[in-house]
Amino acid sequence: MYKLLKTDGNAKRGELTTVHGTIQTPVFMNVGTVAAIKGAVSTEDLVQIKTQVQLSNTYHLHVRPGDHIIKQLGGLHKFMVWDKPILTDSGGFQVFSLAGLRKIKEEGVYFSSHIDGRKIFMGPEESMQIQSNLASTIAMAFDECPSSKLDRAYLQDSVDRTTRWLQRCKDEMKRLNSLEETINKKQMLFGINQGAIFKDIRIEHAKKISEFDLDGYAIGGLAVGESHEEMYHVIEETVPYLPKDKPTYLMGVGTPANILEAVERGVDFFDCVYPSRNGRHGHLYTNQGKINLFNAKFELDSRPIEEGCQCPTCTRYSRAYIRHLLKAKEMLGMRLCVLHNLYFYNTMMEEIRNALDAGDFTSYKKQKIQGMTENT
RNA sequence: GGAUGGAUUCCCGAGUGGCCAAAGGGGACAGACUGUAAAUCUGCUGCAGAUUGCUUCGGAGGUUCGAAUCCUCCUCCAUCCA
Repeated sequence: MYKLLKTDGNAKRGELTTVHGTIQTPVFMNVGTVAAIKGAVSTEDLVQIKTQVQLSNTYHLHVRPGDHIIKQLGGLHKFMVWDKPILTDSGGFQVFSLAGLRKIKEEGVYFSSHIDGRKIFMGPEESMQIQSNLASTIAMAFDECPSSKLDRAYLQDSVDRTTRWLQRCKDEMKRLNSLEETINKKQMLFGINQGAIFKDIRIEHAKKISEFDLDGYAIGGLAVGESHEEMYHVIEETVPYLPKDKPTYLMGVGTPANILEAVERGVDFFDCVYPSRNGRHGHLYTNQGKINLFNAKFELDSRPIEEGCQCPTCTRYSRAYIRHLLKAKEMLGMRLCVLHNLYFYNTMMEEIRNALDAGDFTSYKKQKIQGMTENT
């Protein structure tokens, strides 16, 4: 159940109540694709760094350890010891990222496993069954995330197919949620808008999926090669055609600035691998921009990553020490960096919510973006 | 004291007359990454007034049109014999 608490222009401040608790939005979902946030981050850590929702992946957990195993162990929440909301992505992004290892048909997608090459078929029904076995809080509809380089004709076909798949997802989820053996009978379903940067395809698709009466609506297929301006434009054009009384989720995005721009345009859910992956690679987010701790200039820097930051990393460790850990390839280095970056993102979302509550989002956004671009 | 094998660019290490500023690896330095095939990948690593010039392969001489590569002596290292 989504409740719109306040608006500021197009920006929305809301909350989504689920069987696993209430999510305050706008929110950033911390990405743990294989039921783990890479970089040795525990669920206890996640609580400490203000994580509200975790994201896991249908395709990856189906391949390993197998959704039936997770179901037998009581579902994803019990498996990974996390009682707050979990959103599972449907496998649709793997249609994009594993482009060399799959074939798309009307019935679904044939993958060659990236682990051992075995054939895997995933259609809308399979994706829903897997997500039901995982018993996530929110399931994503199975879509095709198309490359931004594809032509209009292909995009139209692809989007039409994604709409047909959405109907099948909805029907299958309804069936699964009514089964006695289903762990989470109140699993939510979010649909996904596609259309690359073709405005009319996006809008037509947004209108169509809005008729499905889903729990939320995502904008997918962005940040896959198009410019920031094109992305912001698509969001601006599409959001007005999605239900205002439902949460809007911009999939896979993005940089802190991307998020601020998208919140302003009415988005309330985000996820991105940036804070975790960049953390592992030594790129740290600060209010003065991004720094690369591998750089020699931090060799003797005894300051924390960010002065005043209350994260578990900055309250103890210096840039010089973390740089040493990273260069020595010690796991602790990556862990400390990922913790800081996720804390930075989660804290920024908290600030965004506070600013929306206080009615001064516009000035908050302006000052935040300005600070981050000053030194870079 | 004798015998043999070695000494190569920051490190390890290939190269035994020209295609060698010198393979490959490591390290160093820098960059990329947006619903995670990512603890990954890419670039760069003698100097400069930089599509050319200069200096480099333990040291000093020599042979040759041309030497990291061949010869002589020297220094140091390793192993073995006294």
